[in-house]
Amino acid sequence: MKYDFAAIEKKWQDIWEEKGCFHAPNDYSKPKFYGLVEFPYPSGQGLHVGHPRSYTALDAICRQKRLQGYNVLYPMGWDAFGLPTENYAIANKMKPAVVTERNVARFKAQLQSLGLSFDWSREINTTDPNYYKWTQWIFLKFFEKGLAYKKEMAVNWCPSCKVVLANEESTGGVCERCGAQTEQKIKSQWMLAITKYAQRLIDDLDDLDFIDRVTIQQKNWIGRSEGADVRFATTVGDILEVYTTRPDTLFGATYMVIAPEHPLIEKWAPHITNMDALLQYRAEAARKSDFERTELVKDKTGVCIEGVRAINPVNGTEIPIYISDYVLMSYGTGAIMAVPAHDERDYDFAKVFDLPIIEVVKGGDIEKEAFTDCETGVMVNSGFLDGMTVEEAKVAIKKWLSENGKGEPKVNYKLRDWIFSRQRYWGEPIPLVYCEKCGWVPVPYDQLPVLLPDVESYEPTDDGDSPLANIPEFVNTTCPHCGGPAKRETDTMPNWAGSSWYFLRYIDPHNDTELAAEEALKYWLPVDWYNGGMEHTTLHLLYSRFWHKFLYDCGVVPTKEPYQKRTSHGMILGENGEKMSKSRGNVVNPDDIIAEYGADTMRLYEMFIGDFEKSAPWSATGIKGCKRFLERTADLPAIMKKGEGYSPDMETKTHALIKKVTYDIAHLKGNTAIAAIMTYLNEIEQKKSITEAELRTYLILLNPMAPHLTEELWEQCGFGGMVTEQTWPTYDEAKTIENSLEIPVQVSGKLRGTIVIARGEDKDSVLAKARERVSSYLEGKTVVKEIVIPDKLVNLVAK
RNA sequence: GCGGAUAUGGCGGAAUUGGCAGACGCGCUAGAUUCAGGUUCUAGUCGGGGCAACUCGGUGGAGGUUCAAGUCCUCUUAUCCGCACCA
Repeated sequence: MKYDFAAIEKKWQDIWEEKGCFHAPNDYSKPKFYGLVEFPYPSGQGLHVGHPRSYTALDAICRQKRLQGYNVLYPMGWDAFGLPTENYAIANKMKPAVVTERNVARFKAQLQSLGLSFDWSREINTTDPNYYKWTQWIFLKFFEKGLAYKKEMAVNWCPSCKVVLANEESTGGVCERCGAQTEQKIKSQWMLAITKYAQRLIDDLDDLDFIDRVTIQQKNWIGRSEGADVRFATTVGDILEVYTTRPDTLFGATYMVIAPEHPLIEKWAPHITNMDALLQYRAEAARKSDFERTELVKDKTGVCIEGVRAINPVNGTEIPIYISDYVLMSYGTGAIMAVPAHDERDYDFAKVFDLPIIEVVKGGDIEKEAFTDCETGVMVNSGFLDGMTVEEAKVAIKKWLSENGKGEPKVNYKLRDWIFSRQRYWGEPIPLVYCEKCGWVPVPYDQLPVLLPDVESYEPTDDGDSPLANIPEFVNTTCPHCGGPAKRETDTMPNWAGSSWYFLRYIDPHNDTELAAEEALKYWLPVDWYNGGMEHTTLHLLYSRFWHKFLYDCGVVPTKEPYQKRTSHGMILGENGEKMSKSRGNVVNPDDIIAEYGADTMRLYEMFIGDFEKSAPWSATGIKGCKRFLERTADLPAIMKKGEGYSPDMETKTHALIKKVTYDIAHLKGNTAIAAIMTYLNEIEQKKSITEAELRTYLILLNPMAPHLTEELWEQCGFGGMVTEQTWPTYDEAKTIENSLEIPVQVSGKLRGTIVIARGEDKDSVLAKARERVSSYLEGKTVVKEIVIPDKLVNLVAK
């Protein structure tokens, strides 16, 4: 029989909304569960079927948790600042706020049609002044604590978007948004000192329940390395300091390299005899984009600095100094000691420039290649280090460096401070004022928010200034400190700002005196389960951990970490196995699917499609199986025996089903949970009857995945109340296993038959049955070993 | 180059601790229902051999450990993702 999903789904969505079934009360007496999914950027395209995968999986978990008696917070909102909206608004001569409002309405309607159990009373929007007031408030805290600072620096400039990009937004020298080649440009930027938190961001991962690949990626991104700073004297008196992770190879340093931009070049100018060549090389290097610089990895280039030489502190040897773009000014000290025998890059460079290669760790063949192994080598040609292992040598040389004032142990990180300025309109204004007399002055807290001015023209300028710079009534203000004339900062924040703390605002979204009330934060934090895309691992997820730690240090939040558990979903691909995209023409719109099959079928299919962590292609036929399953489920009330408990022949199966579904939903294994319910349904259909107790259990177990139909059938059966108000069924472990078991019998490891035994039947009896069953295979052979795994298997090893 | 993952029928995928490989679903085949298409129902569906009971082979490839390996170990291949001159 068909069921009228359209009518049913609308009906129950209205009832849930009307009754506020999914509102999370601030009832601090109950155990809490805070489930979170990444709030979307409301783009003009609307949702595609990939979005709901994460939402439905967590929705099932949250619905299960509610039935298990938890006070569940499952909120949703909009990360609505951002370039696409601004670009669209400019192109269509609209205001970004209007475009945002329209897109949000579309997204919300789509999400609601899926029957997700979000607490819409806590909906937030990062572009709402009542929200970004607190984003600005947090920024001022950073400024107050000296963690927000302005810095002149080369930034990645996208000539197409006309905007400065974070390093993370221009990977490979290509703009993440539009794909254009980025250029280097010098600008004064606001920075956030995330590097101050580098060590804690690594250390505190240990106490969290993040999936391994997230933990590993974050650690790699932060890129901690241990080594030493080493000070080399030079022939002109200045000290040249380098960072190395291999201080043990110091005796093998045969030359030095400094970054082309290194300031010592200016300082040494009077002594340098080939300044022109150096400056020319520097100019060439500056012209290269990051992309070109990494493209030419194999071909080492550089110029020797004539007139200055370095002196190796361990043996007094004079060695030449080069400039080369393979050394980056932005890491370590912008200078290295080169040990060609034991570093591949130095080896390549030494070959090009015909520099000496001295072996100081024995174990490889330095005629052929650099020997970089730290595990097996033994020190040679290294004075007092000779004969030591690499590890021993590292300890010894660090001690020597410290004692002789030539250096000290040092830890470095690849992580860099976060470029926080954007020269764009559609973002949070940075709440600072520049006064000629007082410098940068924060806007007083009680004057927040600094509102984005409501203007007609906000197109980006060609020179890289924010559109806000063209609006005198915004720019010109008075200094909060001295009252004199002053100018507002016109840069806005990146769109990572609003998402760095949004999970806090859900906890107390309408509070206008605090970011969120302390009591509420204490109850709800941390987020118990946060699911989101892997693409946010090194950006949003790391940024928000950083902000949270900072707020913890300020005493604003009670936990060191924001998220206790982090999982990540696989993508839903197009039917051709490729990533869904407009250009590939393989996008599936959830509206169409819901119209044709209904939200319950859609939800069920998204969870049935496969391993949650892996990507899976959409299948237009696959979804039909889920539809059929629900249609067959809809027929169950017709064969129900009212008033009866679990029937004897289904008791074990029912208990086992409860166990499996309970476990599977809570572990993101929707696919096997649904498969188990399908198997159960097949059994019921064979019998052509289901008892009331069995149907009640069945409907509750299915409810987290197919909430509308289960409510409808519950009502149809007259069970009273709503499924949403029931208690999750419990199972008796002893009743989950059949008393009579069919177990395999193997002869020498090969399956030769099965026998039926009683659960817990004694070994001798089982063996006798087994021998009997496989007697034909044992003829003429001797059983040399009998293996009996109780209730599992018998294996007779015969010769 | 470094780091991470993945590899099981025609397809998506099961196999919680080493214990009957292929659950569940799709698709396909045959039959029934239907004027027909769709729907629904019944049976079958890893490959080779056999009318059949049965039998041999089988989880990217090669070895190994074990009574027993998709699962553990060593080597190897392919694909995907992230980072990439970070000293």
